[in-house]
Amino acid sequence: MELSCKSEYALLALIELSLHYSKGEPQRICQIAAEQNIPDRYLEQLLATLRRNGFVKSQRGAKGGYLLTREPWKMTLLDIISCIEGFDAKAKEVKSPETTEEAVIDEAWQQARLASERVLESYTLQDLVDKRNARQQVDLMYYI
Amino acid sequence: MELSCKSEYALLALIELSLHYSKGEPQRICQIAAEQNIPDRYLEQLLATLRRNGFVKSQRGAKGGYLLTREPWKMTLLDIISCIEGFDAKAKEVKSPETTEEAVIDEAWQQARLASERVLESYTLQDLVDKRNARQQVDLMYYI
DNA sequence: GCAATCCCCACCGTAGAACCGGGATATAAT
DNA sequence: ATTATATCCCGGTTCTACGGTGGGGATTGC
Repeated sequence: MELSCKSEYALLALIELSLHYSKGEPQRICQIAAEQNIPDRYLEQLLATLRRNGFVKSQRGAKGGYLLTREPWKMTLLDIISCIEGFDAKAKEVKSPETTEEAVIDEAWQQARLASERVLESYTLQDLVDKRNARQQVDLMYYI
Repeated sequence: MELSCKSEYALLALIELSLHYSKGEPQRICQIAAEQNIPDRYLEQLLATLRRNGFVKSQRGAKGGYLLTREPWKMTLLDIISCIEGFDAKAKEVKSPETTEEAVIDEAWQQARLASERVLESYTLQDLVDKRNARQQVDLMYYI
């Protein structure tokens, strides 16, 4: 269970947008990509997904870029990862009639999944930004 | 976060072996496969992995088959899934020097992973078998 | 010996991850 | 109006893992 690049890139990009959220100025793809070491053409696709799911909005043309659609403390990691990993569309139309054994396994698995989702739900983008700032402060102190 | 076929097949096979554990008679691949609706040639590979990791032992030749190496309550779902998914070999030699943002994201992700692992650790094969038996008893009551 | 059974190696098709490229479109500044 | 700057959209590429199949070899019970 490793975090995919997709999700990590998306989170990094959203952290970057959070850092400039108060200013209200859109951030360009290439800015975000350069700042967070993400391949820019790939990031473009991820931002498109985030836009279609209402996490960010874009402004086209010169002086354009991306903005968060709401405050960083109103987005949880679960929201973001589910969006980027495409768990929303998992309506699972193919509800197979399970055997007893399958049902029992599935039940245990769902519990494990719920446990991790509760953790991811407890973190907002703002939490990550705060932790980041705190940690950078510490790094700075050691540097001096 | 869906449970892979691999892991589900492995768990089903181990449940099947657990059901006959007390008898001490080896179960053939094709028996297990037929009983749990698993493609037998694929199951063969999974059992090979489980054998190499010490979950089952095999007896070759006529009247041969597979047996659990220890009691069903001494195997947790985490053990089994980690084995089949290959998380043991994840020594992660490539420890990249993370940025602050990556470190913060990783920390949250590890917490989520740990939460789900604690759940999977709390279930043994025996627990699944007990639940299965209880549920089948209920199904039988409704049938009558 | 022979049938049953596991063992091993190799292969295949598909899907998704992680990218890259080109051109169309919208916008701001001149 | 033109141009430079952006996003938008469609497509292609490479690599890996998953899920599954096939053939032949080794071992064992009868």
